[in-house]
Formats: sequence, structure tokens, C-alpha cells
Amino acid sequence: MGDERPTITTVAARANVSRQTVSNVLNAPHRVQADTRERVQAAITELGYRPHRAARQLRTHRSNLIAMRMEPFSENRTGSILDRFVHAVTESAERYGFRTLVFTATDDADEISTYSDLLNSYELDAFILTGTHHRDRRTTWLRKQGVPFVTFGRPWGVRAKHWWVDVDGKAGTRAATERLLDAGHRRIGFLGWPIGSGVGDDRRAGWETTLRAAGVDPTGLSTATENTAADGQASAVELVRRHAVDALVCASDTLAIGALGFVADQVSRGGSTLPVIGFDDSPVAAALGLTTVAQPLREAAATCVDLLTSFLDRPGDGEAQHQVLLTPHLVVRQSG
Amino acid sequence: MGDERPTITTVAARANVSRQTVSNVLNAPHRVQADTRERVQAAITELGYRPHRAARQLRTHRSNLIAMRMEPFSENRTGSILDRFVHAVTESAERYGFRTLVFTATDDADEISTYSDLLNSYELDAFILTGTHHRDRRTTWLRKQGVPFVTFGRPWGVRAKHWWVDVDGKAGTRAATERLLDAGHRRIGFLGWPIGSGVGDDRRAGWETTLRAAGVDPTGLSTATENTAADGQASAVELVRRHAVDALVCASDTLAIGALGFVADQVSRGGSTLPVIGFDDSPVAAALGLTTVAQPLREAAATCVDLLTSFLDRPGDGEAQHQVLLTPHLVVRQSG
DNA sequence: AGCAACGATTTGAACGATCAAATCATCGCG
DNA sequence: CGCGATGATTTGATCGTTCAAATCGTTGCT
Repeated sequence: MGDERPTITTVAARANVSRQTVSNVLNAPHRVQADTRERVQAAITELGYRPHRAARQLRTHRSNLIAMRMEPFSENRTGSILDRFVHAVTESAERYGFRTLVFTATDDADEISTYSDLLNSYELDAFILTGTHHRDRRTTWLRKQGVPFVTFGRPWGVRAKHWWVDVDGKAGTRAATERLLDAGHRRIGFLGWPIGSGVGDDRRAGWETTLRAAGVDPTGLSTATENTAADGQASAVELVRRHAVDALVCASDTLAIGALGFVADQVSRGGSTLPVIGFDDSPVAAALGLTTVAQPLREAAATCVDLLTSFLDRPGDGEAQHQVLLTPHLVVRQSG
Repeated sequence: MGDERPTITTVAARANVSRQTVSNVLNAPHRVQADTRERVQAAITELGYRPHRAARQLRTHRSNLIAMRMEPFSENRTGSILDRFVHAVTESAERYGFRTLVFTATDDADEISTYSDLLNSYELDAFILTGTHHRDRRTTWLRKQGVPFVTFGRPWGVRAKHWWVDVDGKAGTRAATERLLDAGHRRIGFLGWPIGSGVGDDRRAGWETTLRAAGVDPTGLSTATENTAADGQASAVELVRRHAVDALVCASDTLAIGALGFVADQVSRGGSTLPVIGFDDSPVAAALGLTTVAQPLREAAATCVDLLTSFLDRPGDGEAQHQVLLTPHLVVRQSG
């Protein structure tokens, strides 16, 4: 009984105007007279009309869809950072009338082939990439195709000039290190990852330069391991026992958890405690009372979406540079 | 230079057949002769043709899109379970040619209004719901609209007959409790949530019935608190000090972490250790060496997608019952 | 009065696919 | 040899929207 989905024609009939006028009310309101506009608006709400995106897309070649890869769950990722980022992007995108499509991929090549598929089949408007790294082929591919995209993470290594948003890891570890210096510590150690990863090197640099600036020689005060709690614990043992380190800054919460394990162990043997600061403010950090560096993820996500939508609205300034570096902040808890 | 996106007509011209034949090769291969089929296939791959989903959708009213809500990040959620579930759903859906759309919502009412929008604008094929609870209005709404959906989580309370997939929490805590019984413990405590949440009551029941079956009276051996590490620690203190509990089963890893904190503290004071078993196998559990009950998330996701696609392929058996209860397994680590 | 100019609105065509019906070709059989 | 049946393929119409061009109605100016 008339329960059909209303189309633009239904609305037009109801408001006694033509299809195109309804379309104009929606897409170019200034073209239609005030009273007609109101009449159409009324008809739209009465009927509960919603434009059919597929039909619109067929004509305009715009899907109002952005896509993001979901990182697979990996053992050494205490994080959930990227999941929080995806959530934040989705939320921001919705404010601009965009929806978010997620997909999975096993590696960069796979991800690129998915891009291709999504572009051909769904005409995605834009992509948001995460986990940028040295010699990232994804960005060069997208650039060649002329697809709008923003990366969450700097283009490490190459001087690639695309749009990106990132968090200043160096500033994060600097803040952590300064806090420990202020508390009177000098031999501040760093638990980091192997040299070569952009993010890891950046975080290490923040600790190193701050320490040097304070007149402390960082040599021998840091480690470079995989991102596991076990490695964190072993590193802490090594630095404290062998190098008399009296405080620790870590490249991740996962490493910091390991260090905390060592501290608890040492305390239980009657030893002294030792401040530890992590990185990422993962849920674990809150649970364990770990002081940590928190990334402004919501802001990062909002900025990514802002950049994309501003570009999609006026594709003129494709040559303009848009790079945003956000500053993380310290979340102080019991551990340091 | 001919760099236009190929359409079905382009392919048809290349293979010297009509549009419809190409369409048939794609959607009903049996209708077209073997040699023509091959010729068309060749043209498709040569041109790199991909059907335009929007155009197809306009005609068929099927989008090949399923939608899921992304839960907001909350403090007392050590989990990332749902994020892993979303990832697994996406992966499974891709195998069937479906893509996953994610969205955010603040509460059930908001979620329902998003459903409505997605159905009208995007013609979503199906939904996967998470976080089912008592008096869930979302399922009744979807049912009334006749939209295909599956819930990850049982319809608690109401005898609503929709399709669902869930993990047997009771079996999980039973396994945990039995393991502790086998190790010789009798006064096994339970750290749980307030009575009234379906999931929480289910997990509690597994512990309680197992204990009774072993001839132990569970009275006084359990707590009911919010899902935070602090509450977990306080509860552990209470149960051990006041009720001489000698092992702990927990409704979540978050609570278990708190309990572990208490154990470490007690050990450091020269007290005895105490086995603790968590629930969910969150990344923290791995990092802290927490024995925990792991949900088969990939399997759950795959089952949800299977149910949906089988329904979408032949909507006849809408009345058939499809409920799947999966059994979790224990991941044994140092803590218990 | 006549006509240009402009704003508001309508009309026809198109986007790229599938559906339903029509056409063509082949075969079996009386 | 003709005719119905069957299978393979093609043709025309259509999904719901927007674009481009046409039309209608006012107004201003010579």
C-alpha cells in the first residue's frame, strides 16, 4: 500500500515541480526560489525521501565513500591504535556525508590491487593510508593514478610530496625524557626498535637529543629489539644491571609492559623501583597505571578527513602542500 | 589516449557480442556457449574490465555491501575483541565479493536511524550487529523492516528468533574452573560483573555450576564490579584476604589484570602466588603471560558471513532457524 | 511596442548495468 | 519439407539521478 521507496519523481509530483527542481534544492539551493524551495523541502520530509546514492554516483562519478585498510591483528601490537584511528576517521567522515569502507590486505602489493578494484568497481573518492614506511609503493601508485589520498604517517625516507598527517614522535619522547630529567634522573635508558623504521628512529631521536642537550652521553643506554613484552623485560634487565640506568623511556607500551614486569620483579626482591614511560596510551597502559605518551588520534583523523574533503570540494590546489604534524601529550600515571 | 574506463559495451565490441552476452558471462555463465564465453573472458581480462557496482546496483537493488557499527573506544575495554571481529568479518566478506561499510553510533536509537539512512541511500544488503543485550530494540526494528541481519551475540532475555552466532561463555569459564580444580584448588573465586548483563551472567554460571558439581559451595567466593583493573584488584584483595580464595577465574582480562597486580604485590611481600585465568585473550594477556579463554573470533565472523550470504542467495528459508554457538578454548600461559 | 537579458523552471539525454521479451539458429521428427 | 521446440544471442526498456540545453516569464531599455 504505497510503501514504495520515494524517488525524486515522487517528491517532484508531491511538490508540483519537476525532477530537476528537486535536484536543485538538494545540490544547488541558490538556483531555486525561496517559496518553491520550502515547498520541496516539505515534500521531502513528508515522504522521508533520501537520494539514491548509486543513481547519483552513476551520473556524477562520486561515491562519497572513502576507504581504509584494517591492519591484521598481530601479536606484538598491544596497540589498538589503528582501530581507534579507524573509528575516529569514520566519525569525522560522517560529518561530511562520507561513509567509510574497510578492507583487508596482506601486503602492499595486495593493498594496491585492492585500490584498483575499489576504484574501478566502487569509484571510491579517496583513500586514507596508515603504516607508511620506507620505499612505500602505495603512495607512488596512487599518485600516478591521480587518486586523492592522505597518509597517517610521514613519507619516511623519500622526499615524496603528498598530503599527510602525523604525530611528532620525537616531541613525545622528548617530553617523556624531560619529565624524567626534571625528576632528577640522569641515566635515562631507551627501549627501542631496530634502526631503520621511520617511526622507531623518530622516537629514539627525541630521547637521544634531549639527553645530549642535558649533557648526558646516551651511548650504551638504549636497546633495539622486536616489539614484544619479553624483549622489553630482557632489555630492562640488561640496561639496569649492566649500565646502571635509573629510568626508562620506551618506544611502545608493549616494551614498557615488559620493563614494568622487571621493575615489579626487582621490587619484590627488595630492590628499588624505577620510573617507566611508554608510548601510545593503549588500554593496557591505563590498566597498569603506566605513564605514557598519547597520540591525538581523533584530531589526526579529523585532520585527514578535513584535508580530503577540502580537496574533493575544489580539486584545484592539487599542487598545494598540506602536511600536518601534531604534538602528542604525556598521560601521567603511577609508573613515572 | 583511450585511457577511458572500459564499460560492458567496450567489452562487447571487443568480443563481437552484445552487452547482454557479456552480462551473462558474468552473472549466468551457463547460458552462454563455451567458445563465446572464452572469447568474452579474454576481452574482459585484456581490457581490465570491472563491472560498475553503482550501475549494477541501480538495476538489481543489491549493493554487495554489509554494514557494521564500530564500537567507540571506552576506558574499561581492554579488549579490541570487536576490532578483531570487524577485521575478520571484512576478510570473510571479501571472499564472497562483499565489502564492509563501518559506521559509528552513540546508542541504539542512533544506530537504528543510521540503519534507516544506509538502507535508503546505499541499499545495504545486510547488517551484522554486535553487543546484543536485554530488550534490544535494534533487532526488532530490523526484523520489522525485513532486513537480513545476523547478530554476534545471543538475543538475551527475549525469545527473539533471529539468526545469531555466539561464543559459549559458560563453557569457557567451565574449562577455566576445571583446569584449576584439576590442579588441586578448591576455593576458586570468580571476579565478575553485576548481575543482569547476558554475557556476564553466562560466564558466571559456567564457574558456579562447575564449582557446585565438584562439591564446592560458591557462596561468598565471587564479586560483581565494573570492568576495570582497579576493581579487579580490589576484588582479589577482598576474596583472598576475607574468604581464603586460592585461585581466580575472571569475567574479563581487564579484571584479571587487576588480580595479577594483587598477586604480584602479595608475592613481593613474601606471600604465596595464586593462579589467575582471564577471558578474551586480549593483547595484554599475551604480554603479561595471562592464561585466558580465547574466543574463536575468526570462526564467529566467518559463520556470520556464511549465514548472511546463504540467506541472500536464496531468501526462501527466512523462517528457518540458524543459531550457532561456538566453543572457546583455553590459552595456557604462566598465570594459571 | 519590441526585443534583449536574465532568472526560474522544465525537458530530453545520459550514466552503466540488468531484466524481459524478441530474434536467430539449430535440431528432431512426422 | 515444414514446423515446433529448444538453446544462444540480441534488442529495447528501465533503474534514479544529474547534466546540458530548451523553454517560460519578467523586467528594463530604446
